[in-house]
Amino acid sequence: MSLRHAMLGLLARGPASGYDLLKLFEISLSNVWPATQSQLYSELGRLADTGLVKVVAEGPRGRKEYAITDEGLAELRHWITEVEPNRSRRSDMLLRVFFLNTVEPEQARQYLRDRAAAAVTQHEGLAKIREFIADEQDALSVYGRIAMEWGLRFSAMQQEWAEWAAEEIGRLPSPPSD
Amino acid sequence: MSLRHAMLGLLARGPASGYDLLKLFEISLSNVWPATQSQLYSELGRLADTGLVKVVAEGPRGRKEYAITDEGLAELRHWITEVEPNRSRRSDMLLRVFFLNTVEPEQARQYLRDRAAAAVTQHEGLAKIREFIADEQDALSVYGRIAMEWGLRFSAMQQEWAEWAAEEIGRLPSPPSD
DNA sequence: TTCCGCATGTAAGTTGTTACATGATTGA
DNA sequence: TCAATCATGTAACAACTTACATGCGGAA
Repeated sequence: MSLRHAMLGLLARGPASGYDLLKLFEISLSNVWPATQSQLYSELGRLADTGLVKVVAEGPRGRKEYAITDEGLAELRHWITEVEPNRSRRSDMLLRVFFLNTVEPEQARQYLRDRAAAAVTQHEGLAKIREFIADEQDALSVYGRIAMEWGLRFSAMQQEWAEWAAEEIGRLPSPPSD
Repeated sequence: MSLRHAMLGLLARGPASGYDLLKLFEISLSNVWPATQSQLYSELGRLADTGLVKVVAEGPRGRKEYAITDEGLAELRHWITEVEPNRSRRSDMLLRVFFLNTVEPEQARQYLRDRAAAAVTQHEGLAKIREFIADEQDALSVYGRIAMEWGLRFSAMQQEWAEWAAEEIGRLPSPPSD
């Protein structure tokens, strides 16, 4: 049910079309809650049916501009403050770790080294975006910066962990067993 | 497609029934890749159809014991070493952060304080499990300990971040605006 | 003998992905 | 005029969730 709230959150900033929302998802929410075009259009229909958003303007090429309603804003606030976030997250990266005993220790180390490298790349990417945005004042709200900080800390943590883990494996070179 | 690999990974340790797998998921994989009973049974059927596992014994109450095949093991190893892990993870916790500007700053701070508290609880839970397991020797493989360490570091990071962020908000008490 | 745990399976519904399909407008 | 972008929608499929349905076997 988070897709609908992501859409309400974007519409809380101002009216937008399905196409606008797609672009907004791509540039600002792609790392947190990716959404496809077909998902957005069908969900927009449902949101309009339940009165959480409504069409406020029609433009060229069949463009329909939607705005959040009072009910929509109330629902968004309810979701933010009263609905407990999901703690469970699936991670196929971590799932592989559980099964590293089925491959050669050297492959296991390589896997972890690759994770460390991926974390570095991710961290660099975020740092670059932050720099870029620092120029334009206020381009990112306080909350945008807080989310960005999460990403930076997460990728730093992952890098350190993966490097530590790769070392850890080297300490007992047993054949793939179990 | 990770569910099938999670199942192959568990079967790589030894034969098991659908029921056994369900228990294994609950106790060891629930935080990394949750699965429901109906998912497991239908996926077992598909795995058997494609020859990645096979029935090796039948027991009381219609029990069917499955074992991984050579093809299954090859597929598992291929997935571990050659398939790039998904970088995108959905986080409704972080999604809410993006929209905290729609609620009162005090509610936003409360949200972040709650995240910090949840992280502490999670960290304590993991630390307890680690202690408990340390008693029984070898109950957790090297790789199990590495995964556990990820959880500990992740929850520690999240706690620190949430506390930092809650402070950050206090520094500019603006009304809820866009 | 009765209850709990073992054990399997199906159905319906939701969410998410990929692909198909179509067409209008605008700027070069 | 022609290509890129704007713009919407549908269909088919895959993954996941929740609920329903049934019945055996073993231990107290």
